[in-house]
Amino acid sequence: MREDESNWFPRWEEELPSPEELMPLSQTLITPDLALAFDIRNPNSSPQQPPPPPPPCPGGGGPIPSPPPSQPHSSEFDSAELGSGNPGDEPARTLKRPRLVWTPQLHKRFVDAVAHLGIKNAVPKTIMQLMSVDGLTRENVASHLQKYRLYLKRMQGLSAGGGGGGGGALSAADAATDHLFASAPVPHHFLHPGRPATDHFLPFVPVAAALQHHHHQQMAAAAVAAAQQQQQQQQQQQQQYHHRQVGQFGSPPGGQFEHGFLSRQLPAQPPPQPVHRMGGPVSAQIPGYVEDLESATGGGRKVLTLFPTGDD
DNA sequence: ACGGAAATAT
DNA sequence: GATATTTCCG
Repeated sequence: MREDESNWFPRWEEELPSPEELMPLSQTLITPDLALAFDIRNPNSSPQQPPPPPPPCPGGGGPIPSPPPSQPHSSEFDSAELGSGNPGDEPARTLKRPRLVWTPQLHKRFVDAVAHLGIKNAVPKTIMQLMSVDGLTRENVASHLQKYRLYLKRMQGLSAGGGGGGGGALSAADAATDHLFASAPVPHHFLHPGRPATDHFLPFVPVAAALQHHHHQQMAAAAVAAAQQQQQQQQQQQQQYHHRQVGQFGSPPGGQFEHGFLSRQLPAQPPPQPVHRMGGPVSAQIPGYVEDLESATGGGRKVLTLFPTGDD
């Protein structure tokens, strides 16, 4: 009963994507431009704000982020502005997409996806589809996957070649070396090859996502998740990076916005979400309500020592 | 066209 | 220097 790999596949759909479990999983990393281009905004907000005048350029020096590789638009040449005077809101192909910030939660999702897919099926495309993260591209996943693999390999060599130790040599090493990867619990089966570990799939732990924000005019990263049952927080310790974040809802509805962080998804009534390009089997994108907890780390920001991994 | 690894850019 | 993006090769 260990080599029944062909058994899990037909059933994987039944096991994993529980509508309820998947719900909290939906992440929305829509780029502001994309959302703007599609004229979609926060469904959560009441429709009291019609299409607001798109703000020109934020502070001269703010490279507008980016459009997805898809360009369903019509004209490539944009010589004329839009009605309300929009200098460059039309996503040109020359725009590069901002750096994607892999927040611990996002990475967690990545790891979960990989864990569920299995190492052998953990390919960028599949992972990307399973993650169902808007704005995430195959390139992003591929790149991250590459790093992730190296991380796993590194650990493997460490625990195996380490020799003497025999257990307990990876907690310290990983945490000190790879910050982000350490945040997400690495499935054990990942470390040992030859073990499909088809057994129980870890239920996507709905950990509320947190937002990182800089104290400057940067963009806010979006990470949303809902905590339905119990959330085990064991990875929040370092969430303050000094990097640029990907834009999220940069455009305030009408000009009224709080700080620049967070996002709220619609709790019910999934209106339009046409922002999709591929129809995967796992494309069950159900928007879940969000819980914006910005400083989840707040509590005891310092979670030294290791946490009992007896969760799964 | 997809996947992986290296190189490059920020 | 680290991390993510981009490019090249299989």
